[in-house]
Amino acid sequence: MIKSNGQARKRPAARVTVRPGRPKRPPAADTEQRILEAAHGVFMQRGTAGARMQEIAAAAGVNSALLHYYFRSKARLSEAVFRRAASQLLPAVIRILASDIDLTAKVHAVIDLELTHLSQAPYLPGYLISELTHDPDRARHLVTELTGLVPEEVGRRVLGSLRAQIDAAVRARRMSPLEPEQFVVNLLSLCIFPFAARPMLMALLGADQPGFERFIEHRRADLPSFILRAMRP
Amino acid sequence: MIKSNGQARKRPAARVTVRPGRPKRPPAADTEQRILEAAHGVFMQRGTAGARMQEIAAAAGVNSALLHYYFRSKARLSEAVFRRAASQLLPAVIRILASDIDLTAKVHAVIDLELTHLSQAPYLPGYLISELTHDPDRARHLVTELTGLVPEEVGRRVLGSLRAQIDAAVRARRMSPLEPEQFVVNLLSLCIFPFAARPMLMALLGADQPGFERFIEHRRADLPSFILRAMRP
DNA sequence: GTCTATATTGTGATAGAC
DNA sequence: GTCTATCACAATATAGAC
Repeated sequence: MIKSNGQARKRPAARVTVRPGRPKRPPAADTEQRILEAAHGVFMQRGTAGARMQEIAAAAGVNSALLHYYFRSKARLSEAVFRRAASQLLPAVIRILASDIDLTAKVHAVIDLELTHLSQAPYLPGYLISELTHDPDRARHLVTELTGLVPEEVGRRVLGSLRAQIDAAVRARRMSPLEPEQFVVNLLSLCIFPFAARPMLMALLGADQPGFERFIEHRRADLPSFILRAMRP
Repeated sequence: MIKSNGQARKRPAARVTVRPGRPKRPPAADTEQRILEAAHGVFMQRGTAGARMQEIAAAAGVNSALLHYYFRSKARLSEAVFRRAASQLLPAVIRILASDIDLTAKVHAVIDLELTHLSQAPYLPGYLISELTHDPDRARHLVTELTGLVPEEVGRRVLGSLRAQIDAAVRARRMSPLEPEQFVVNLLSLCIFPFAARPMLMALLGADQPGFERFIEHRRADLPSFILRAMRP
């Protein structure tokens, strides 16, 4: 059986032809963007496998044929959404961790960035974890794309920078020994997990939506001192 | 349009008729169990929406019609798998947290239980987070079923017990103040997140499968003292 | 660029023989 | 209980008019 898949029509190049003689419906120069945003919402909630092109089209206010016109297939559309979503936070966090500000400042900066951003996009962690759980190989490609480095290299740089800081602090007796891998994972766990497990936590703690938001604000205040205490000698 | 859905044939009652006169293929008295285990594996990796009945049937070594014979529909099968998966850890953790052993012992017990169990079932957190993200309402029902209590009540009991212990420790100047909600979430975050985000972490840290396992064993040693330091005054 | 059909699978579910 | 068809429909994808 032939898989009709010669690299066919690619994403249209010039769609800036405005020529003011057609008063049908403003040809919506931003259609692609609208579709992408609608797709973002739907994929985020339902996951790639659970999402329906029809629902995305409806959310974008267009016909589902247009989705294929712009993105060729569901797989490509979901890929576009996934990259956009993944690039929202990861690069910024890596940049902080690899920078040369001091350890305490890194802790504060990461907590602040994560909690602020995730409060506005609470579905993000659940979506990313879901996608990566069901297709783990994507992770390597992803890290490579976002940083322009192979994963091993990313790890070495970030962890190397942190190890130097930790070792110095330990020698100065300002900190107890801790592998940089464990430090990073502790920090990310404490920031991200509450959002990833939000539905479960809300049920477990008996919280509603505003209750959860209060919980996060409380967390923003508590987390830095919690982590810094844990790092003391 | 009529939805042909009168509560039809329910799960067969007596399938213990062994009568030794049929040497075809041992009538496999455990077929239902085999199906459930195959389904567990497939749902775990692909998620409910991404799983295919055909793949489950193949994994169980039977025809896909048998899946419907035993479980009636994909929805029911996935529900059975979901409950089984969810009941693996949550009740035991709640029991520890609500028990009357002292706080330090609770920290040790939860860490040990989680890391030991999740090392054997590393997909579990990703699966549960994925399912609950895509269908958040399930969470409330789930907590109710597992504990026999409404969520609000569960929260009150567990958190009440913890708050008393924390308050006592704070008054004795053996601990810094901390809301019981934050305590529980910190504990669970540090244990569960590494497994939930495993693909991403492996890429980020440049680790392979055995590398990840070593990382977790290292964590088992480090986590208790990390958390206990964070709790000190 | 955008729409209305329509083609083409994929996939859950049922009927009925053994 | 288990299998071999087969149904019915949902969902992606394409053709072609405007």
